[in-house]
Amino acid sequence: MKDLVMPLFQLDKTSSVPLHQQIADWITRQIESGKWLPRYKLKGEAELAKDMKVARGTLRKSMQTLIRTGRIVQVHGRGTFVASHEKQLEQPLAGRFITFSEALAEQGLSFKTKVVSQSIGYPPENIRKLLNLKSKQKVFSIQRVRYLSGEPAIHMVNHVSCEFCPGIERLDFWRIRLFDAIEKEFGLQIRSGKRTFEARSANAHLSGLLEVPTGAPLLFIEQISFLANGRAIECSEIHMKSDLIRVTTTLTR
Amino acid sequence: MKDLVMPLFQLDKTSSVPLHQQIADWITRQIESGKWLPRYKLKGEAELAKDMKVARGTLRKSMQTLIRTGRIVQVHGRGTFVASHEKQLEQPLAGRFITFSEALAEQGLSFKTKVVSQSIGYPPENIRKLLNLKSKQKVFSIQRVRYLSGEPAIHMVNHVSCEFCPGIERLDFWRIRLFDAIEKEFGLQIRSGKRTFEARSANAHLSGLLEVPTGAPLLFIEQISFLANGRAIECSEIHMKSDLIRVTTTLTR
DNA sequence: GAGTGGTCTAGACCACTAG
DNA sequence: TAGTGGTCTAGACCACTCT
Repeated sequence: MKDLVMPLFQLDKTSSVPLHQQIADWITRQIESGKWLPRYKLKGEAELAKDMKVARGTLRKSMQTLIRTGRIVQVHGRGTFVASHEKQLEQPLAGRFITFSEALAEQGLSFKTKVVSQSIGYPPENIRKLLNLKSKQKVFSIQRVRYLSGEPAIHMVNHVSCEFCPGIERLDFWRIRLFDAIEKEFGLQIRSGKRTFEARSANAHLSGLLEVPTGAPLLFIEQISFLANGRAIECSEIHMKSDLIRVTTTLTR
Repeated sequence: MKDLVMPLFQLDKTSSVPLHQQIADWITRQIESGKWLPRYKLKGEAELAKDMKVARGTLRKSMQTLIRTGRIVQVHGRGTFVASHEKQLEQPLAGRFITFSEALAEQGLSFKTKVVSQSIGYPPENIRKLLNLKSKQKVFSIQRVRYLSGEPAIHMVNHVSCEFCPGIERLDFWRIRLFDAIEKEFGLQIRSGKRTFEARSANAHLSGLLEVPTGAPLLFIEQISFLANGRAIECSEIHMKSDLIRVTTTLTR
Protein backbone atom coordinates (compact mmCIF):
# COMPACT_ATOMS: atom_id res chain seq x y z
CA MET A 1 0.00 0.00 0.00
CA LYS A 2 2.21 2.79 -1.27
CA ASP A 3 1.00 6.31 -2.00
CA LEU A 4 -1.60 5.11 -4.42
CA VAL A 5 -4.43 6.70 -2.53
CA MET A 6 -3.11 10.20 -2.04
CA PRO A 7 -1.90 11.68 -5.31
CA LEU A 8 0.73 14.32 -4.84
CA PHE A 9 -0.45 17.88 -4.86
CA GLN A 10 1.43 21.07 -4.51
CA LEU A 11 0.43 23.83 -2.13
CA ASP A 12 1.64 27.29 -2.98
CA LYS A 13 2.80 28.70 0.32
CA THR A 14 3.60 32.06 -1.26
CA SER A 15 0.17 32.56 -2.84
CA SER A 16 -2.17 35.18 -1.45
CA VAL A 17 -4.82 32.48 -1.33
CA PRO A 18 -4.78 31.11 2.21
CA LEU A 19 -3.47 27.59 2.61
CA HIS A 20 -6.68 26.36 4.21
CA GLN A 21 -8.59 27.55 1.17
CA GLN A 22 -6.18 25.94 -1.27
CA ILE A 23 -6.69 22.68 0.58
CA ALA A 24 -10.48 23.02 0.62
CA ASP A 25 -10.44 23.84 -3.10
CA TRP A 26 -8.29 20.84 -3.88
CA ILE A 27 -10.45 18.44 -1.91
CA THR A 28 -13.52 19.95 -3.53
CA ARG A 29 -11.98 19.20 -6.91
CA GLN A 30 -11.26 15.60 -5.90
CA ILE A 31 -14.93 15.20 -5.03
CA GLU A 32 -16.50 17.14 -7.89
CA SER A 33 -14.34 15.36 -10.45
CA GLY A 34 -15.42 12.01 -9.07
CA LYS A 35 -11.94 10.95 -7.97
CA TRP A 36 -13.26 10.68 -4.43
CA LEU A 37 -16.66 9.04 -4.45
CA PRO A 38 -19.41 9.48 -1.86
CA ARG A 39 -18.65 7.58 1.36
CA TYR A 40 -14.92 7.52 0.53
CA LYS A 41 -13.00 7.65 3.78
CA LEU A 42 -10.29 10.27 3.89
CA LYS A 43 -7.05 9.74 5.72
CA GLY A 44 -6.91 10.92 9.31
CA GLU A 45 -6.36 14.61 9.94
CA ALA A 46 -2.95 14.00 11.46
CA GLU A 47 -1.68 12.03 8.48
CA LEU A 48 -3.27 14.35 5.91
CA ALA A 49 -1.68 17.36 7.55
CA LYS A 50 1.69 15.64 7.56
CA ASP A 51 1.34 14.71 3.86
CA MET A 52 0.49 18.30 3.00
CA LYS A 53 3.15 19.69 5.29
CA VAL A 54 0.76 22.00 7.13
CA ALA A 55 -0.26 22.21 10.76
CA ARG A 56 -3.28 20.20 11.73
CA GLY A 57 -5.09 23.40 12.72
CA THR A 58 -4.80 24.66 9.16
CA LEU A 59 -6.16 21.42 7.77
CA ARG A 60 -9.02 21.52 10.27
CA LYS A 61 -9.98 24.97 9.03
CA SER A 62 -10.37 23.47 5.54
CA MET A 63 -12.48 20.69 6.99
CA GLN A 64 -14.81 23.22 8.60
CA THR A 65 -15.33 24.87 5.23
CA LEU A 66 -15.97 21.55 3.52
CA ILE A 67 -18.47 20.56 6.20
CA ARG A 68 -20.28 23.87 5.88
CA THR A 69 -20.52 23.47 2.13
CA GLY A 70 -21.84 19.98 2.60
CA ARG A 71 -19.04 18.11 0.87
CA ILE A 72 -17.71 16.04 3.72
CA VAL A 73 -18.98 14.61 7.00
CA GLN A 74 -16.95 14.07 10.14
CA VAL A 75 -17.87 11.60 12.88
CA HIS A 76 -15.86 11.70 16.06
CA GLY A 77 -14.13 8.38 16.58
CA ARG A 78 -14.77 7.15 13.02
CA GLY A 79 -13.24 9.54 10.57
CA THR A 80 -13.90 11.90 7.69
CA PHE A 81 -16.01 10.86 4.72
CA VAL A 82 -17.11 12.31 1.42
CA ALA A 83 -20.76 13.25 1.90
CA SER A 84 -23.30 11.03 0.23
CA HIS A 85 -26.22 13.17 -0.84
CA GLU A 86 -28.76 10.48 -1.55
CA LYS A 87 -30.28 12.82 -4.10
CA GLN A 88 -27.43 14.69 -5.68
CA LEU A 89 -29.95 16.57 -7.76
CA GLU A 90 -31.30 18.34 -4.76
CA GLN A 91 -28.41 20.00 -3.02
CA PRO A 92 -28.85 23.64 -3.86
CA LEU A 93 -28.36 26.67 -1.63
CA ALA A 94 -27.16 24.28 1.07
CA GLY A 95 -25.14 25.85 3.81
CA ARG A 96 -23.59 28.55 1.72
CA PHE A 97 -24.73 31.55 -0.24
CA ILE A 98 -24.80 30.72 -3.91
CA THR A 99 -26.79 32.37 -6.64
CA PHE A 100 -29.63 30.65 -8.35
CA SER A 101 -27.68 30.37 -11.57
CA GLU A 102 -24.84 28.70 -9.69
CA ALA A 103 -27.31 26.37 -8.01
CA LEU A 104 -28.88 25.45 -11.32
CA ALA A 105 -25.50 24.91 -12.91
CA GLU A 106 -24.37 22.67 -10.05
CA GLN A 107 -27.45 20.58 -10.54
CA GLY A 108 -26.53 20.19 -14.16
CA LEU A 109 -29.65 22.02 -15.28
CA SER A 110 -29.32 24.25 -18.29
CA PHE A 111 -31.32 27.41 -18.47
CA LYS A 112 -31.83 30.46 -20.63
CA THR A 113 -32.22 34.00 -19.44
CA LYS A 114 -34.33 36.71 -21.01
CA VAL A 115 -33.84 40.35 -20.07
CA VAL A 116 -37.28 41.92 -19.83
CA SER A 117 -36.16 45.43 -18.96
CA GLN A 118 -33.32 47.38 -17.38
CA SER A 119 -32.78 50.93 -16.21
CA ILE A 120 -30.86 53.28 -13.97
CA GLY A 121 -32.47 55.68 -11.56
CA TYR A 122 -33.43 56.61 -8.05
CA PRO A 123 -34.93 53.60 -6.34
CA PRO A 124 -38.21 53.52 -4.45
CA GLU A 125 -38.18 53.92 -0.69
CA ASN A 126 -38.24 50.19 0.15
CA ILE A 127 -35.24 49.39 -2.04
CA ARG A 128 -33.31 52.35 -0.67
CA LYS A 129 -33.87 51.02 2.81
CA LEU A 130 -32.78 47.50 1.96
CA LEU A 131 -29.57 48.74 0.37
CA ASN A 132 -29.05 51.40 3.01
CA LEU A 133 -28.67 54.16 0.41
CA LYS A 134 -28.75 57.92 0.72
CA SER A 135 -31.41 59.73 -1.26
CA LYS A 136 -29.00 60.94 -3.96
CA GLN A 137 -27.72 57.48 -4.85
CA LYS A 138 -28.84 55.60 -7.91
CA VAL A 139 -29.36 51.93 -8.58
CA PHE A 140 -29.20 49.76 -11.65
CA SER A 141 -32.37 47.69 -11.93
CA ILE A 142 -32.85 44.71 -14.17
CA GLN A 143 -35.83 42.46 -14.70
CA ARG A 144 -35.21 38.99 -16.07
CA VAL A 145 -36.94 35.67 -16.60
CA ARG A 146 -35.12 32.33 -16.43
CA TYR A 147 -36.34 29.39 -18.48
CA LEU A 148 -35.79 25.75 -17.59
CA SER A 149 -36.15 23.46 -20.57
CA GLY A 150 -38.11 26.11 -22.35
CA GLU A 151 -40.53 26.78 -19.54
CA PRO A 152 -40.42 30.10 -17.65
CA ALA A 153 -39.51 29.22 -14.06
CA ILE A 154 -38.03 32.25 -12.29
CA HIS A 155 -38.77 35.96 -12.44
CA MET A 156 -36.12 38.22 -10.95
CA VAL A 157 -35.87 41.93 -10.35
CA ASN A 158 -32.40 42.89 -9.14
CA HIS A 159 -31.27 46.28 -7.88
CA VAL A 160 -27.54 46.98 -7.76
CA SER A 161 -26.06 49.98 -6.01
CA CYS A 162 -24.39 52.07 -8.74
CA GLU A 163 -21.84 53.42 -6.31
CA PHE A 164 -19.79 50.26 -6.60
CA CYS A 165 -20.47 49.40 -10.24
CA PRO A 166 -20.17 52.45 -12.50
CA GLY A 167 -21.11 51.62 -16.06
CA ILE A 168 -22.81 48.35 -15.22
CA GLU A 169 -25.70 49.32 -17.46
CA ARG A 170 -23.52 48.86 -20.54
CA LEU A 171 -22.95 45.14 -19.99
CA ASP A 172 -24.90 42.53 -21.92
CA PHE A 173 -26.93 40.60 -19.41
CA TRP A 174 -28.34 38.30 -22.02
CA ARG A 175 -24.91 36.70 -21.89
CA ILE A 176 -23.33 37.57 -18.54
CA ARG A 177 -24.59 36.59 -15.13
CA LEU A 178 -25.25 39.50 -12.81
CA PHE A 179 -23.04 38.24 -9.98
CA ASP A 180 -20.25 37.37 -12.38
CA ALA A 181 -20.38 40.95 -13.63
CA ILE A 182 -20.29 42.43 -10.14
CA GLU A 183 -17.42 40.22 -9.05
CA LYS A 184 -15.31 40.02 -12.18
CA GLU A 185 -15.94 43.33 -13.93
CA PHE A 186 -15.77 45.45 -10.81
CA GLY A 187 -13.46 43.37 -8.66
CA LEU A 188 -15.92 43.12 -5.79
CA GLN A 189 -16.39 40.10 -3.59
CA ILE A 190 -19.87 39.16 -2.50
CA ARG A 191 -19.52 37.42 0.80
CA SER A 192 -22.92 36.78 2.30
CA GLY A 193 -26.59 37.10 1.64
CA LYS A 194 -29.89 37.13 3.41
CA ARG A 195 -32.99 35.56 1.97
CA THR A 196 -36.53 35.93 3.22
CA PHE A 197 -39.16 33.47 2.05
CA GLU A 198 -42.83 34.07 1.44
CA ALA A 199 -45.67 32.57 -0.52
CA ARG A 200 -47.43 34.95 -2.89
CA SER A 201 -50.10 34.78 -5.53
CA ALA A 202 -49.22 35.57 -9.11
CA ASN A 203 -50.50 38.97 -10.22
CA ALA A 204 -51.34 39.76 -13.83
CA HIS A 205 -47.80 40.82 -14.70
CA LEU A 206 -46.18 37.72 -13.24
CA SER A 207 -48.83 35.37 -14.54
CA GLY A 208 -48.07 36.59 -18.05
CA LEU A 209 -44.31 36.30 -17.77
CA LEU A 210 -44.28 32.97 -15.95
CA GLU A 211 -47.23 31.54 -17.88
CA VAL A 212 -49.27 30.58 -14.84
CA PRO A 213 -52.87 31.43 -13.95
CA THR A 214 -53.42 34.62 -11.99
CA GLY A 215 -53.49 33.71 -8.31
CA ALA A 216 -51.23 30.68 -8.68
CA PRO A 217 -48.96 30.25 -5.65
CA LEU A 218 -45.37 31.40 -6.22
CA LEU A 219 -42.39 31.16 -3.93
CA PHE A 220 -41.21 34.71 -3.29
CA ILE A 221 -37.71 35.43 -2.07
CA GLU A 222 -36.37 38.78 -1.01
CA GLN A 223 -32.61 38.75 -1.19
CA ILE A 224 -29.93 41.14 0.02
CA SER A 225 -26.28 40.54 -0.86
CA PHE A 226 -23.39 41.92 1.14
CA LEU A 227 -19.74 42.64 0.43
CA ALA A 228 -16.96 41.58 2.76
CA ASN A 229 -17.15 44.91 4.56
CA GLY A 230 -20.80 44.41 5.34
CA ARG A 231 -22.14 46.96 2.84
CA ALA A 232 -25.22 45.88 0.89
CA ILE A 233 -24.48 45.77 -2.83
CA GLU A 234 -27.57 44.20 -4.31
CA CYS A 235 -31.12 43.33 -3.44
CA SER A 236 -33.70 41.47 -5.41
CA GLU A 237 -37.23 40.23 -5.56
CA ILE A 238 -37.51 36.76 -6.94
CA HIS A 239 -40.65 34.83 -7.82
CA MET A 240 -40.41 31.20 -8.78
CA LYS A 241 -42.54 28.22 -9.59
CA SER A 242 -41.67 26.02 -6.66
CA ASP A 243 -42.84 22.89 -8.40
CA LEU A 244 -40.02 23.32 -10.88
CA ILE A 245 -37.23 24.24 -8.49
CA ARG A 246 -36.50 23.04 -4.99
CA VAL A 247 -35.03 25.59 -2.63
CA THR A 248 -33.24 23.99 0.26
CA THR A 249 -31.16 25.06 3.23
CA THR A 250 -29.21 22.89 5.59
CA LEU A 251 -28.47 24.38 8.96
CA THR A 252 -26.65 23.35 12.10
CA ARG A 253 -27.61 24.09 15.65
CA MET B 1 -9.69 53.20 33.12
CA LYS B 2 -9.77 50.16 35.38
CA ASP B 3 -11.72 46.99 34.68
CA LEU B 4 -15.01 48.84 34.44
CA VAL B 5 -15.75 47.61 30.94
CA MET B 6 -15.12 43.93 31.33
CA PRO B 7 -16.97 42.49 34.28
CA LEU B 8 -15.25 39.49 35.76
CA PHE B 9 -16.54 36.16 34.69
CA GLN B 10 -15.46 32.73 35.65
CA LEU B 11 -14.73 30.01 33.14
CA ASP B 12 -14.98 26.47 34.40
CA LYS B 13 -11.95 24.74 32.95
CA THR B 14 -13.01 21.40 34.41
CA SER B 15 -16.51 21.44 32.92
CA SER B 16 -17.38 19.07 30.12
CA VAL B 17 -18.70 22.08 28.25
CA PRO B 18 -15.90 23.23 25.95
CA LEU B 19 -14.29 26.53 26.85
CA HIS B 20 -15.09 28.07 23.49
CA GLN B 21 -18.75 27.30 24.05
CA GLN B 22 -18.75 28.73 27.56
CA ILE B 23 -17.30 31.91 26.13
CA ALA B 24 -19.83 32.04 23.30
CA ASP B 25 -22.65 31.43 25.77
CA TRP B 26 -21.41 34.18 28.06
CA ILE B 27 -21.09 36.72 25.27
CA THR B 28 -24.52 35.69 24.01
CA ARG B 29 -25.89 36.44 27.47
CA GLN B 30 -24.23 39.85 27.51
CA ILE B 31 -25.96 40.66 24.25
CA GLU B 32 -29.35 39.10 24.91
CA SER B 33 -29.57 40.75 28.32
CA GLY B 34 -28.84 44.13 26.77
CA LYS B 35 -25.59 44.67 28.65
CA TRP B 36 -23.82 44.91 25.32
CA LEU B 37 -25.89 46.95 22.92
CA PRO B 38 -25.87 46.73 19.12
CA ARG B 39 -22.76 48.34 17.62
CA TYR B 40 -20.87 47.98 20.93
CA LYS B 41 -17.23 47.42 20.13
CA LEU B 42 -15.68 44.47 21.92
CA LYS B 43 -12.11 44.50 23.11
CA GLY B 44 -9.53 43.11 20.71
CA GLU B 45 -9.16 39.35 20.50
CA ALA B 46 -5.70 39.44 22.04
CA GLU B 47 -6.81 41.39 25.08
CA LEU B 48 -10.04 39.45 25.52
CA ALA B 49 -8.16 36.17 25.42
CA LYS B 50 -5.71 37.45 27.99
CA ASP B 51 -8.54 38.60 30.27
CA MET B 52 -10.19 35.22 30.03
CA LYS B 53 -6.92 33.37 30.34
CA VAL B 54 -7.44 31.29 27.24
CA ALA B 55 -5.46 31.00 24.03
CA ARG B 56 -6.51 33.31 21.26
CA GLY B 57 -7.39 30.32 19.09
CA THR B 58 -9.98 29.24 21.62
CA LEU B 59 -11.50 32.70 21.74
CA ARG B 60 -11.56 32.81 17.95
CA LYS B 61 -13.53 29.59 17.89
CA SER B 62 -16.18 31.32 20.02
CA MET B 63 -16.16 34.25 17.65
CA GLN B 64 -16.84 31.94 14.71
CA THR B 65 -19.88 30.57 16.50
CA LEU B 66 -21.15 34.03 17.37
CA ILE B 67 -20.70 35.18 13.79
CA ARG B 68 -22.54 32.14 12.48
CA THR B 69 -25.42 32.76 14.83
CA GLY B 70 -25.51 36.38 13.75
CA ARG B 71 -24.70 37.97 17.08
CA ILE B 72 -21.44 39.71 16.26
CA VAL B 73 -19.72 41.08 13.19
CA GLN B 74 -15.97 41.21 12.61
CA VAL B 75 -14.25 43.60 10.22
CA HIS B 76 -10.60 43.10 9.55
CA GLY B 77 -8.64 46.13 10.66
CA ARG B 78 -11.54 47.62 12.65
CA GLY B 79 -12.64 45.22 15.30
CA THR B 80 -15.48 43.11 16.61
CA PHE B 81 -18.95 44.57 17.11
CA VAL B 82 -22.29 43.44 18.45
CA ALA B 83 -24.47 42.94 15.38
CA SER B 84 -27.08 45.57 14.75
CA HIS B 85 -30.07 43.91 13.23
CA GLU B 86 -31.90 46.99 12.10
CA LYS B 87 -35.09 45.07 12.70
CA GLN B 88 -34.53 42.86 15.68
CA LEU B 89 -37.96 41.44 15.04
CA GLU B 90 -36.75 39.73 11.96
CA GLN B 91 -33.79 37.60 12.88
CA PRO B 92 -35.17 34.08 12.87
CA LEU B 93 -33.67 30.89 11.49
CA ALA B 94 -30.53 32.87 10.71
CA GLY B 95 -27.46 30.80 10.18
CA ARG B 96 -28.38 28.05 12.55
CA PHE B 97 -31.05 25.43 12.85
CA ILE B 98 -33.64 26.50 15.37
CA THR B 99 -37.21 25.39 15.66
CA PHE B 100 -40.08 27.69 14.90
CA SER B 101 -41.06 27.85 18.53
CA GLU B 102 -37.53 28.89 19.43
CA ALA B 103 -37.57 31.48 16.65
CA LEU B 104 -40.88 32.88 17.85
CA ALA B 105 -39.69 32.96 21.44
CA GLU B 106 -36.49 34.77 20.46
CA GLN B 107 -38.58 37.38 18.72
CA GLY B 108 -40.52 37.84 21.90
CA LEU B 109 -43.71 36.65 20.27
CA SER B 110 -46.05 34.61 22.39
CA PHE B 111 -48.03 31.84 20.82
CA LYS B 112 -50.41 29.07 21.69
CA THR B 113 -50.40 25.58 20.32
CA LYS B 114 -53.38 23.36 19.67
CA VAL B 115 -52.97 19.64 19.11
CA VAL B 116 -55.36 18.64 16.33
CA SER B 117 -54.54 14.93 16.29
CA GLN B 118 -51.82 12.46 17.13
CA SER B 119 -51.19 8.78 16.45
CA ILE B 120 -48.66 6.01 16.16
CA GLY B 121 -48.37 3.74 13.16
CA TYR B 122 -46.60 2.75 9.99
CA PRO B 123 -45.87 5.84 7.96
CA PRO B 124 -46.67 6.33 4.29
CA GLU B 125 -43.98 5.66 1.73
CA ASN B 126 -42.79 9.28 1.38
CA ILE B 127 -42.27 9.72 5.13
CA ARG B 128 -40.46 6.40 5.37
CA LYS B 129 -38.09 7.56 2.68
CA LEU B 130 -37.40 10.89 4.31
CA LEU B 131 -36.62 9.25 7.64
CA ASN B 132 -34.78 6.37 6.03
CA LEU B 133 -36.87 3.76 7.88
CA LYS B 134 -37.31 0.06 7.34
CA SER B 135 -40.82 -1.14 6.61
CA LYS B 136 -41.39 -2.54 10.10
CA GLN B 137 -40.61 0.71 11.90
CA LYS B 138 -43.28 2.95 13.33
CA VAL B 139 -43.52 6.69 13.67
CA PHE B 140 -45.29 9.03 16.05
CA SER B 141 -47.27 11.61 14.08
CA ILE B 142 -48.73 14.78 15.49
CA GLN B 143 -50.75 17.52 13.85
CA ARG B 144 -50.76 20.93 15.49
CA VAL B 145 -51.74 24.52 14.84
CA ARG B 146 -49.86 27.50 16.28
CA TYR B 147 -51.69 30.73 17.03
CA LEU B 148 -50.07 34.15 17.07
CA SER B 149 -52.10 36.69 19.03
CA GLY B 150 -55.14 34.52 18.63
CA GLU B 151 -54.81 34.08 14.90
CA PRO B 152 -53.91 30.67 13.43
CA ALA B 153 -50.56 31.11 11.72
CA ILE B 154 -48.78 27.77 11.34
CA HIS B 155 -50.00 24.25 10.64
CA MET B 156 -47.52 21.49 11.38
CA VAL B 157 -47.51 17.75 10.89
CA ASN B 158 -44.48 16.13 12.51
CA HIS B 159 -43.36 12.54 12.23
CA VAL B 160 -40.90 11.22 14.80
CA SER B 161 -39.14 7.90 14.46
CA CYS B 162 -40.35 5.75 17.38
CA GLU B 163 -37.09 3.84 17.49
CA PHE B 164 -35.43 6.64 19.42
CA CYS B 165 -38.38 7.84 21.45
CA PRO B 166 -40.32 4.95 23.00
CA GLY B 167 -43.41 6.15 24.80
CA ILE B 168 -43.40 9.60 23.23
CA GLU B 169 -47.12 9.27 22.59
CA ARG B 170 -47.83 9.57 26.30
CA LEU B 171 -46.46 13.09 26.61
CA ASP B 172 -48.73 16.13 26.71
CA PHE B 173 -47.94 18.21 23.67
CA TRP B 174 -50.40 20.89 24.59
CA ARG B 175 -47.75 21.88 27.11
CA ILE B 176 -44.42 20.52 25.91
CA ARG B 177 -42.61 21.45 22.75
CA LEU B 178 -41.85 18.54 20.47
CA PHE B 179 -38.11 19.23 20.24
CA ASP B 180 -37.84 19.78 23.97
CA ALA B 181 -39.42 16.37 24.46
CA ILE B 182 -37.06 14.67 22.04
CA GLU B 183 -33.99 16.28 23.54
CA LYS B 184 -34.84 16.34 27.23
CA GLU B 185 -37.08 13.30 27.72
CA PHE B 186 -35.03 10.98 25.56
CA GLY B 187 -31.59 12.50 25.91
CA LEU B 188 -31.09 12.97 22.18
CA GLN B 189 -29.32 15.86 20.57
CA ILE B 190 -30.68 17.28 17.36
CA ARG B 191 -27.77 18.71 15.50
CA SER B 192 -28.85 19.81 12.06
CA GLY B 193 -31.81 20.13 9.81
CA LYS B 194 -32.74 20.52 6.20
CA ARG B 195 -35.61 22.67 5.03
CA THR B 196 -37.11 22.80 1.57
CA PHE B 197 -39.31 25.75 0.65
CA GLU B 198 -42.29 25.81 -1.64
CA ALA B 199 -45.36 27.89 -2.25
CA ARG B 200 -48.65 26.02 -2.10
CA SER B 201 -52.33 26.81 -2.21
CA ALA B 202 -54.48 26.13 0.81
CA ASN B 203 -56.68 23.08 0.40
CA ALA B 204 -60.00 22.69 2.17
CA HIS B 205 -58.45 21.12 5.28
CA LEU B 206 -55.80 23.83 5.68
CA SER B 207 -58.13 26.65 4.82
CA GLY B 208 -60.36 25.57 7.68
CA LEU B 209 -57.60 25.22 10.25
CA LEU B 210 -55.71 28.36 9.26
CA GLU B 211 -58.84 30.40 8.54
CA VAL B 212 -57.84 31.47 5.06
CA PRO B 213 -59.75 31.16 1.78
CA THR B 214 -59.21 27.98 -0.20
CA GLY B 215 -56.45 28.61 -2.70
CA ALA B 216 -54.71 31.25 -0.60
CA PRO B 217 -50.91 31.08 -0.98
CA LEU B 218 -49.12 29.40 1.93
CA LEU B 219 -45.44 28.96 2.55
CA PHE B 220 -44.76 25.25 2.71
CA ILE B 221 -41.65 23.86 4.38
CA GLU B 222 -40.55 20.27 4.39
CA GLN B 223 -38.17 19.69 7.24
CA ILE B 224 -35.89 16.82 8.19
CA SER B 225 -34.00 16.87 11.50
CA PHE B 226 -30.84 14.90 12.13
CA LEU B 227 -29.04 13.65 15.21
CA ALA B 228 -25.33 14.07 15.73
CA ASN B 229 -24.65 10.69 14.12
CA GLY B 230 -26.45 11.73 10.96
CA ARG B 231 -29.57 9.62 11.51
CA ALA B 232 -32.88 11.30 10.68
CA ILE B 233 -35.08 11.55 13.77
CA GLU B 234 -37.95 13.73 12.63
CA CYS B 235 -39.55 15.10 9.52
CA SER B 236 -42.40 17.51 9.14
CA GLU B 237 -44.66 19.31 6.76
CA ILE B 238 -45.28 22.87 7.74
CA HIS B 239 -47.70 25.35 6.21
CA MET B 240 -47.64 28.94 7.32
CA LYS B 241 -49.17 32.29 6.54
CA SER B 242 -46.09 34.10 5.32
CA ASP B 243 -47.62 37.49 5.88
CA LEU B 244 -47.61 36.78 9.61
CA ILE B 245 -44.17 35.25 9.93
CA ARG B 246 -40.96 36.06 8.14
CA VAL B 247 -38.67 33.13 7.41
CA THR B 248 -35.11 34.21 6.84
CA THR B 249 -31.75 32.60 6.25
CA THR B 250 -28.38 34.27 6.23
CA LEU B 251 -25.68 32.44 4.37
CA THR B 252 -22.02 32.94 3.63
CA ARG B 253 -20.19 32.09 0.43
C1' DG C 1 2.41 53.56 13.25
C1' DA C 2 -0.79 51.40 16.40
C1' DG C 3 -4.44 48.33 16.75
C1' DT C 4 -7.10 44.81 14.85
C1' DG C 5 -8.46 40.47 12.83
C1' DG C 6 -6.58 36.59 9.43
C1' DT C 7 -3.43 32.93 8.96
C1' DC C 8 -0.30 29.45 10.49
C1' DT C 9 2.72 26.46 13.38
C1' DA C 10 3.90 22.55 16.49
C1' DG C 11 3.01 20.71 19.79
C1' DA C 12 -0.44 18.41 23.80
C1' DC C 13 -4.21 15.90 25.95
C1' DC C 14 -8.98 14.22 25.84
C1' DA C 15 -13.34 11.74 24.11
C1' DC C 16 -15.37 8.87 21.05
C1' DT C 17 -15.65 4.60 17.96
C1' DA C 18 -14.57 0.17 16.68
C1' DG C 19 -12.21 -4.18 16.52
C1' DT D 1 -6.23 -0.76 22.52
C1' DA D 2 -5.46 1.91 18.23
C1' DG D 3 -7.16 5.38 15.45
C1' DT D 4 -9.85 9.28 14.96
C1' DG D 5 -11.68 13.85 15.57
C1' DG D 6 -12.45 17.67 19.45
C1' DT D 7 -10.24 20.91 22.30
C1' DC D 8 -6.59 23.86 23.76
C1' DT D 9 -2.08 26.27 24.21
C1' DA D 10 1.49 29.85 23.22
C1' DG D 11 3.56 31.59 20.41
C1' DA D 12 4.49 34.11 15.31
C1' DC D 13 3.85 36.97 11.22
C1' DC D 14 0.86 39.24 7.92
C1' DA D 15 -2.99 42.32 5.92
C1' DC D 16 -6.19 45.60 6.72
C1' DT D 17 -8.15 50.07 8.78
C1' DC D 18 -7.75 54.32 10.80
C1' DT D 19 -5.40 58.48 12.37
